[in-house]
Parts: sequence; structure tokens; C-alpha cells
Amino acid sequence: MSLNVVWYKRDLRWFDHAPLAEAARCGPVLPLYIAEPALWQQPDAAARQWAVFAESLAELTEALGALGQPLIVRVGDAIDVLDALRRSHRAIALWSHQETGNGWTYARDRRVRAWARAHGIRWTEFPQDGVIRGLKDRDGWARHWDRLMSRPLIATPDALVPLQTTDLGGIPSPRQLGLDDDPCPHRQPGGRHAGLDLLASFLDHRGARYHREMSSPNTAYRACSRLSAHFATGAVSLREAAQAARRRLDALDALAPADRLTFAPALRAFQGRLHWHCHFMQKLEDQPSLEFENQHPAYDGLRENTYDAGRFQAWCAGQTGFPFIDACMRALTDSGWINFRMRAMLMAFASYHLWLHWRPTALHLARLFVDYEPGIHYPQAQMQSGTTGINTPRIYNPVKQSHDQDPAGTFIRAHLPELRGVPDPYVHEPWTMPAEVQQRAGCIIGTHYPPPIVDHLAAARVARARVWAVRHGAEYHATADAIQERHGSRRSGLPPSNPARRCRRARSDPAQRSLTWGSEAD
DNA sequence: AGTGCAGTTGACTTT
DNA sequence: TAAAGTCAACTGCAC
Repeated sequence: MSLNVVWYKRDLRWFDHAPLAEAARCGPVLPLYIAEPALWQQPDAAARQWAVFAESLAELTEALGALGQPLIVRVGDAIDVLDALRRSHRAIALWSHQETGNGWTYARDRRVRAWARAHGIRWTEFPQDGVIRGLKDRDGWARHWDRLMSRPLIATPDALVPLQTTDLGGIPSPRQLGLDDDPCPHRQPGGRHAGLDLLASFLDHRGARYHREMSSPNTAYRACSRLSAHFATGAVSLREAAQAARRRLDALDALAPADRLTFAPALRAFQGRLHWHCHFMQKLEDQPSLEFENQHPAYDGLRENTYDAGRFQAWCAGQTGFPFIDACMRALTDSGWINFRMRAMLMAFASYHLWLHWRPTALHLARLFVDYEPGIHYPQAQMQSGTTGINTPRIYNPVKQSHDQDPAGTFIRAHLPELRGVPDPYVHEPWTMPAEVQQRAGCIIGTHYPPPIVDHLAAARVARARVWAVRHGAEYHATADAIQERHGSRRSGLPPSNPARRCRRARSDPAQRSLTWGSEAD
């Protein structure tokens, strides 16, 4: 009988885990996590993400140990580790989830596939999160997702046969993986228990006004589920969250009408976010080049040659002179999380107002997100930069957003101590403070806080003109229609410019408007 | 009390 | 998920 190696990647749980359950039915299981230094040294990786993984791994090994066989942890290259197992055991079979990761994990999986084939090792991969590998056509995707999400959750094996393994290995430190220091004082904890606690409190009370409170960073930290980090590590399965939300929605009938009336739309909004989470991952699964290249090639060359390192530094440091932008960036740096709308604003501000190419800015955000999910990140980064070809460019006004989302300046003052003394009328645009008010506020513009790095109205005007000039170019629309056909949601998105298809679209489902970026299934 | 006008609001379209 | 522009309906007010 062969030894069944369950290769954990970003599915660090023991419940609703198909590879573990199937492998356990076939014989003895060796649960394995390979901490790959080369992966953690990629430019999108950061120690804060590893910290969440490490906490999840600690719980995983404890839980598997209770079943009979703790997790075995190895540090090194995946093929070196797997090949060592192959050589020390008579026969092995490999079990895992399919991973929709970045280009590096995609290449690693192809290497492992070749290695497995060369040695006659069976590698069984299970789909995760409703992402379909080798998808030819987006039609019917939403129905497929609904079907997958309503399948029964997979039970944890009753017991695992203990192996006579000499060395379990330990969870490596960030330094062992080559990670730099990455202080994140308000990071949320990793691990399945923390994830299940969040799910329970979100469905019990925190999420009651989710759809209304997700947009402002003043309310979002509490009112969003904050499950995104746990979906990224796989400590909680998307399906168990979707089914818990479903059950909660069904149970709302017992509530007083006043509670039901807000909670029901909130839960439906949450379900929508879970759907969009996978919708975006499917995009990167279908087209891994979205991590590196403009989705629509007509935008090639638009920003590449105008890159301004000083602007990039100011944006990264939360020193652009726009208080709301800077407060969002500093809150994100401090906690590893910010709500979807502010992520979109930060990205759009960098791409439009500062005219920075999305690659370096997307990598910076990736390193700040404890819930970094490549399949959501790159399609979103491109969408907020106007390079997809299928989404209308949306340019956020940093001052208007400030008034809308933080009218009293609470969030700004919480994260920009240098602005605490600035009176209300100036907190959104401190550069308009007269000199004597600056004196009294203890905030001299140019000394304590920078003047705005750009004239935001003029910068938005120029950016809009540049992007629309590309859209009006010859050749643009034929390519855009092809992209819509391949990637566009069948529920929403721009109507194609082909009139025949526009008619067909008009009869399809009502527009589902919310989208997700990491978090919001957060 | 009706009319004309400026300014406002909201729905809808365009970029 | 944005913001600006357009247009029509509406409001307050002077005459």
C-alpha cells in the first residue's frame, strides 16, 4: 500500500478538505507542509503573511496530531522535499488542492507535475472555491459555482494512522525563509479558530449592517467579516462560510421584522462577495499573464516611461499630502487590512492621479495585505488602473471620498497624528489652512505634513483624457469584446459594442454590482 | 395669484 | 465601485 502524502499549500484546515478525506480513505496519510524560501522571497510576499500562515500551521498540526498524525513541516524546494520522501518510502501518492496562485507557484506546480510523471507518482488535485481549471467558456460559471457551494461539506477523517516518522520538523521563523522585518502591530491573528470566531460573530451581530458599513473605514474594520485572511490561508473554506451565511439567512425568519430587514440584505451582499471572490480568481486561473501584463495591450506603453520614484515613495509612506489617502495607507500598513473601497481608491489614486504603472504599486499593496490572494489582486489592480479593456475607468476624488467616508475626520486623525489639531473645516484639505490656523493647529504644511503631491483635479483630468484616448483608438473595440467574452461576468459588466450581443445581454440576469478584493469577502 | 427667472435636485447619460 | 455633464422637474422669490 502506498503512503498518501497530503500536500498542504493554501488550504490549512482539516474540515471540508477533500484531499485529506480522500487520502485517508485510501490508507496511511502523511500530512506535509513545505515552507519554500523561494516562494517567500518573491516580491509579493511579506513576513506579515507568513505570520498568519505560521499561526494557521500551528493549529493545523495540533488538530492533525489529535487525529493521530501531526503535520510534517519541511523547509526547502518542493521537489527536493517530495523526492526525499519518494526515496525513503516504497511508494507514495500525492494529494492536494489545485492552487490558483502567482506565476511562481504555477511554475512550481508544473515542475512537480513533470517530476510526478517521471517517477510514476499519482498526483490527485481537487478543485477549490469553485474555480474551474481549463475553463473554455464563462457561460454557466455562476450556476456551476452555486452548485459547488451547496454540496455537502466534507467531514474530517475520524482518525489518522500514526506514522513512525522520526522528525516532524518545526515551523520556520521569518528569517529562515529569508523574510525581512515587517512590523504590523495591529495584524489580525491567523488560524482556524480565529476564523471560525469571526464567522460566528459576523453572522450573529457584526454583519447586521454589512452592506451599509463596508464602505467607510470607520465602520468596516468591525462590520466586515474579516475572513479574507482565513480564505487566503484556507484555514476556513469558502464553502463553509457560504453555507453558514445561507443557514443564517434562512433562520432570520425568527427575528423581529426590524432586524430582519437590514440583516437579510447584508447577508445577501456577503454572499455576493463570496461569489465575486471566486469570479476574480477564475480570471487569473484562465490567464496567468494578468499578474504581469496589461489585460488589454492597447494600454502597453501608456505609463511605463513616466514612472516617478518620488511619487511612489510618497504614496507608499502615506505622505501624499491628501489626508484620507495617507490615513488609509498608514492604517493598512499598521494592520494588514483595509476595506475594499479604500483599496480601490488607493490603487486608483496611484494609477490615475500619480500616473504610476500598476506593477510596482500592486506589489507594494500585496506585501501589505495579510489576506493577499493573487487571483483577486492582479485583476483588481488592473481594473482600478483602467487597463482591462472591459471596465469603465473609475477615478476617485480623494477629497470627495474623504468627505463621504470620513465626514468628521475621525479616521484621518486616528492615523495621522500630525493632523490631530487641525480644525474640522480643514481636515480634508489641510493645505487650505491660513498661516495663523496652521500655527494654532501645530501643523505647518511643508513641515509637519506635506503639501498635496499633485493638483488632484488637474491630474484626474489629464489621466481621464489619456485613458480615453486609448479607448477611442482604432483596433480597441474588437480586442475589448474578445476580453469581455473570455473574462466578463455574465451578470454584469460593460455591454459589448456588438449590437446583437447587447440585445442578448439585456435579457440576462439583473446586474449584480458588488465586487471583491481580497477582503470583502471580508 | 400668475409669470419669469435663478438656483437646486434628482434621474439618467457620458466619459 | 466614480465623477462630470445633461436635462427636466421643482422651489423660492421678485415683480
